[in-house]
Amino acid sequence: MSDLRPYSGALERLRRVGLRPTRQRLALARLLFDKGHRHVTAEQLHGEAVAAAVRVSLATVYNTLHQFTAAGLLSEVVVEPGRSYFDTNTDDHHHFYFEKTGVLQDIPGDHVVVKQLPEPPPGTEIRRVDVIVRLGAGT
Amino acid sequence: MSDLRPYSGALERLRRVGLRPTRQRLALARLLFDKGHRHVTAEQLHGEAVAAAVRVSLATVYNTLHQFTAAGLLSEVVVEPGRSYFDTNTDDHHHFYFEKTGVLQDIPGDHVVVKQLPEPPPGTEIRRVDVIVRLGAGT
DNA sequence: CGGCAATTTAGAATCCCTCTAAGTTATTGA
DNA sequence: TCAATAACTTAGAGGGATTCTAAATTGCCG
Ligand SMILES: [Mn+2]
Ligand SMILES: [Mn+2]
Ligand SMILES: [Zn+2]
Ligand SMILES: [Zn+2]
Repeated sequence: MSDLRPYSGALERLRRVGLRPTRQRLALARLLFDKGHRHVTAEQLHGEAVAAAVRVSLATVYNTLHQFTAAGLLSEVVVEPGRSYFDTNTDDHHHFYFEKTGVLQDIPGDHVVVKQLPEPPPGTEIRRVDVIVRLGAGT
Repeated sequence: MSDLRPYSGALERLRRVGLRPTRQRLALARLLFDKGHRHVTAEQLHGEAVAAAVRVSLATVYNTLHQFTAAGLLSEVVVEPGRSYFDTNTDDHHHFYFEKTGVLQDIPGDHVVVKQLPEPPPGTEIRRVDVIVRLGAGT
């Protein structure tokens, strides 16, 4: 019964990052965070909201995903041109990408070691290192 | 005078991969391959062609880039949603990405070591491993 | 409660990119 | 050399994802 996860609810999550807990953001936060780590596109999430009878526009889904990302609640993963995935796992980690199905799967950060990386050019600093392992049909 | 680079010209390059050496493809091949490794978008390359007074449509630039990629003369790099880069370096290598300017810079393949990669799921095989080091303004 | 900034939204707009269908061109072999 | 033919090019329409705009709504604070 001890509460080791101090901010588990959608409402607390929003409060913590300074976003007003509106009906739309609460519903989207629940869809995103209430059942384990996920990788979703804006269209997918909007579809889930509609299916759950949550009235929210696609524009708001895009706005919310970007606000959550800016607030550190999500990270954005780019694996193919013309489609962004939003990832509820904000830990340092990498991805398998199934080219055939478009599915992303986490690879825990400590299962990939990137070594011998050159120094970043002067005046710049590393924001993030993305490793994408592209998978195809096997033998 | 010994010819150690048997296929240096645009014409030979096209013949080798079985693409007809048309005026448009020859011009684009020269723009792409005649001055070291490059990372270009379709729009950029089309702009260069127009600037060089080469009459070619944007559709043909897209077609050509994809044909060159399918033929192994180029590789496609995805670093941001909605825009593809085509890379004249087809060796195994990785990239610095300057988020501010949209510039890509090669990191030689032997300067990055990816270790402890988990087995790919059964029935799949690794097609490619992309490492993208995203850079921002530094301290 | 007001007042007001933050938020939402429909619809238009934009950006990349692909498709279509009609004209053009490179190749080939008689 | 010269059709015949397949490959290629292209303008413009079409499409998908995303962003923008401007007006309506809503949460928050005093
Ligand atoms: Mn985005
Ligand atoms: Mn492509
Ligand atoms: Zn992930
Ligand atoms: Zn490169």
